Order: sequence, then C-alpha cells, then structure tokens
Amino acid sequence: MSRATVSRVMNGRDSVDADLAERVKAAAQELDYRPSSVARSLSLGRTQTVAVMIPELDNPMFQRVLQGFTDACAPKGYRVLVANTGDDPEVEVATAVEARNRCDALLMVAPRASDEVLQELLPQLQPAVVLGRQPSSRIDVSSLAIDYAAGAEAAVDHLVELGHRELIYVAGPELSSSNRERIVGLERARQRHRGITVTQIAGGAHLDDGRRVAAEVAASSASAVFAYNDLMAFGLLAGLAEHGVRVPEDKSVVGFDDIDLAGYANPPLTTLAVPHTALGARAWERLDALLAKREDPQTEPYQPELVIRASSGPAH
Amino acid sequence: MSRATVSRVMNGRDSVDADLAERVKAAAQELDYRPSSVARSLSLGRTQTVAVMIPELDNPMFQRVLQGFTDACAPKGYRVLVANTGDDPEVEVATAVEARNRCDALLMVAPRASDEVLQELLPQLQPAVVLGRQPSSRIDVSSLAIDYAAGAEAAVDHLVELGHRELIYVAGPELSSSNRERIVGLERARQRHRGITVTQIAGGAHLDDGRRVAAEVAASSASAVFAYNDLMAFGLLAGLAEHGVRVPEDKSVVGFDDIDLAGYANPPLTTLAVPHTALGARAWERLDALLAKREDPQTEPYQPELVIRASSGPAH
DNA sequence: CTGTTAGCGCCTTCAC
DNA sequence: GTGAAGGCGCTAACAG
Repeated sequence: MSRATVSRVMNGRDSVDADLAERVKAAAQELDYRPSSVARSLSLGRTQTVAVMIPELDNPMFQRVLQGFTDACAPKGYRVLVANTGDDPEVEVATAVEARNRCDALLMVAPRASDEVLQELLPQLQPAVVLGRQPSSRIDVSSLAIDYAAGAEAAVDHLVELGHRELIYVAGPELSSSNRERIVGLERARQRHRGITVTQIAGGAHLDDGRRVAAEVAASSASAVFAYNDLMAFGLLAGLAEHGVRVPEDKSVVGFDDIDLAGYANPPLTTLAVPHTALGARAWERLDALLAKREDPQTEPYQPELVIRASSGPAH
Repeated sequence: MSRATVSRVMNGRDSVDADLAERVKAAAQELDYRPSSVARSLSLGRTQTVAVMIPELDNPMFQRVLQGFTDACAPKGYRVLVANTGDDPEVEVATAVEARNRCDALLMVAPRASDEVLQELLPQLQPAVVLGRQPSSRIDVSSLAIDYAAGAEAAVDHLVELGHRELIYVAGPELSSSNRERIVGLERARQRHRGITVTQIAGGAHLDDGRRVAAEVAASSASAVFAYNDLMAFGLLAGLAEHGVRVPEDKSVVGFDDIDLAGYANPPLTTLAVPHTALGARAWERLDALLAKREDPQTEPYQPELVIRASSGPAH
C-alpha cells in the first residue's frame, strides 16, 4: 500500500487489484484522508481553476457573465477564481496578472486598461479570453466582442423611425471602452440621419446616476433619451416620473443590456439585449478549446438585439 | 544568487544586500520570472484563497454577498473561489468539500443541506462561516444569522397596522430554510393578531414566479400581499398592473431583501432590508479572525429592517 | 499489478 | 548576508 497505489486508487485508475483498492478506500475513509489539491496541482502542472477578472461585481451584467461562466466550467471540473478590480486600470492590470498566475487560464471582462497595456500584457496571460471588448487587432487573443456601436445605432434608428429628431445620450463611465463604442455608433447614426441632434450628458452606470440626470432630461426639449445602460434607464424612469414627465407620451426612453428587470419596469423598457449569461458560457467553451489546444485565438462578434417595449413611442 | 536568495528577495525580506537584491530583481524582470503560487502554497501550507459556496449565483442577494466578501478579502491578499451549487443538497455537500479542500477557509451561503448533514460536515470544513442560516445550536461554527422570522413578523405587523386583516404570503422555494423561517414568523404574527388570516400560495424566487401568481392574487379578497422576496414582488407588481389592480389602493405589496431596484419599482416597494453587502464583508472579518485564531466560532444575529415605501398603504 | 524513485517550485532551517 | 539541503504531498516513469 504505497503512496503510488493510494494515488492510483484516489484517481480511479483501474490498474489496481480490487481488494487492495477496497482496503485503500477504507483506510482513506477511516482517516478521512483527502488528497491535497495543492500538491496535486504542483505535480500535475495545472490547477483546474480559471480566473475571471471583472471590473464591477455589483453590475448585474457582469454577474450574469460570471454565472454563465461558472456554470459552464463546473461540469468540466473547473472552478472559478473571481477578481473584482474596481475602476482603477492600474489595479486591474496587477490583479489580472496575479489572478492568472494562480490559475490555468483567464477571462477578462471589459477591461478599463488601454489597448497599449493590453497588448503588452495579454501575450503572457494566455490562454485568455477577452469579453465585451474588441482588443486591437494586433493582439493575438481570443475575444467575444459585443458590437456596442451597432447597438447604439440601432437605438437611434428606432427612435428616429418613431419620429424623434432631438435625442439625448446619457453617457456611461468615461473610462469604459464600451461607452466610447456607443458614442461611435451614435455618431454614425447621426451622420446617416440628417438633421437630428444627439446631445450627450454625463451619466454614469448606476440607478442613482440615472435619477440624478432626470431633472436635466426633463427640462430639455429632447423627445427621446438613450441611456448607457438599463440601470440608468431605470433611474431615469423613476426620476422622470417624479418630474411629471410621462413615458413614452412625453419622452421615450431606451436602455442597454436587457437586464432581467427591464421587462418589469414601468413602463417596460425598450432596450438592446446582450446575452450575458450565454456569453459567459461561450467564454468557457473558448477557454476550454484553448486549454486543449483544439483551437487558436480568434474573435467572435455579437450583435445586441433591439427589444421594443413600451418605454419608447411615437414623437409628438 | 541561489534560490534561497531569490526567494528572500521576492518576498521582500530585508536581509539581502541591496546590490544583490537589485540584480535578482533585474534578472527576474528580464526572464519575466514569477514565483509559482502553487508551489508557494504547497510549501507555505496556505493558498490565500477562500471558497464561497452559493446556491444560486443568479440571485441578486447572493451576488451582493459575494461582492461584499470579495472586496473585503482583496486588501488582505485573499482571493475568492466561487462554487455555484444549484438546488441539489447532494451536489452542495460535495461541492463544499471539494472547494474547501482547495482553499484556506469556507463561506457557506444559505445552504440547502439538512441540519444533520451540516452537523457532520462542518467540523471538517472549518474554518468556516455560515451565512443566512442559523445552524443547529449544537454545531460549533461561526454564523451570521438573519432573523427572517422577525422580518416576516414585522411585515405582518406593518400591514395589520394599516388595517389589513386578510393577507397572502407568496411563498419561496420549499427547500429554502429562509422560507421556512419566514413562515414561522408569519405564524407567530397570526397568533398575536387575532382574527387575521394569512393564506399561503406557492411562489418561487424569481420575477416570473411573481407574475405567474398575480392572477390568483388579483382574484383573491385579500387586501395585502407579502412576497418571499423583492424579485417576486416586482413580478407581482407588474402582473397586478396587468390585471388592473392598483397598488397600494386596491392591494398592498411587501417584499423582502431591499434589492437596489426596490426603491425604483412602481410604486416603490415596501420591503425588509437585509444588508447583504455588509454581511459579505462581515463574513470575511469573521473568517479572517478564525484564520488568525483570534476568535472562536460564534453566531451573530441580524435583524431585517422594515423600509416603508409606497407599495403598502391603508386598507379600505 | 505494485512499489521505488525522482521531481513539480518554493520556503525555511541550518551552517558558513 | 548567503548558500546548501530538506521537505511540503502528490503523480509519473520505471522496475520488479
């Protein structure tokens, strides 16, 4: 009953005599012995753990990504190490490196870090998948890119079709690359629709940011508002109601993300759906393929989908 | 420049000649060498990682716990390993053991497992903290218990004060201990307030569960509804609106949890606030104390706090 | 089929 | 202040 034998039994190798295996199991039970997964990891050279780097764990979208990812990993025996980085790009980088160092692979969700930093960093972080952001094409890394620009365009198209000519964009965090992409889409749409205006006002990403700008929006002559995300749209709806502005009769509101509660807003929120849970699951598939060397890095684009509900209506 | 020296430098020991230390750092930089955290863990006997076991990662409350916990760990250099167990108590147990095995400590959030199983399991899982559930008093484990029963009582008291006599409780998941506790509180309140009725109907835990029971609630003669959680209350509000029931004029609605969006519901939701983020952070403090052997296991009770908003009003 | 040996990469006495 | 040696617990290759 050597250590090797024990190891074989614990790993379910069938090359051990049934009797002996029984005895080993009994002994293990008796002493409630459990193999040290750390030693195992060292010996095997893999930890069966994958790191997820997330900028804001308090954001429902990221939570859904995490959920999709975690649930996809589990059946393959992989666990997830979460790293919440906060807004600071410096911290983000350091954390990513450290977390990756403990794991076999890395999922980076919509980093704040600049393209330059990413370019330098990602090669040594692989296998890795970047989600929610299109890294500069010169970086050879897998990514699941969400076409936020197209989403923003679709929002404007929708509102213009309804007859709106004067729009407001309640912007997201300055550092957020996804906010910049939305702005690119907005600009494209503005060029296509001659004569419309899109006024940008500083928003944020949270409920209270939305509520905070409600007064400004209410006072404006714009007939439609496009918010960086659903959370702000929610805040906006509440704030507008307080200011006596009716939605969609007086102003239309469009959000982004399609959080679970979007359909339960009052009125139900028109928004651009992004399949965050599915993206999380897909991210694992890609990472798994990378780990198994079944596949090379590649980028995979996703289109947000316009979901029309009652918060957007014809302009008067 | 032996391995020992490198080790000392990498760990910031000051017992190394400045020049040599410089050289080591330069070399490390050059070869972009990073100490293997796995080997380090094996040698040190600790992983600087703590496991969190969560039954439903898609539940906003648990996400907030996770966030509070993760953010509290990080400054101490600890990372979090998440394990999403789903509803199956069997899976839960296996997962808890496995996850704990990779880490230095464990946070179990509202386990489904029976008291008996927990009693047998927890001793070998320590250091551990149980959150959101009061383990049988015979188990010597730290816990942060939420007094759901008291919360439910407070909800009923509030509604009775408003003049309601006929109430409905839209129940949570059968397996959930917190649902059972709410029911205990409901019963206590019913005994105190002679003549009131509390009818229970099967609900669930999600938005659509709330919406699903709206018809039944609308048709009932009850003038007030208490929902297992805010998510269901949200669904209920939407469903009731569809059925032409006005809240709070026709029926009052009370939720549980005080999710971020509760105040943004239409009408804003009266609910019982539970400080999930703070609880997550507190859980880390307890675990940290346990790890440092500064403290013995103990249980710490939390009272949900009634937050009165517009969804509850006088009975007519 | 089973035991022996070496090594995964680091940290920590212990001598120098 | 620095290097040498042993050990953390496990798995894989190699004999027997």
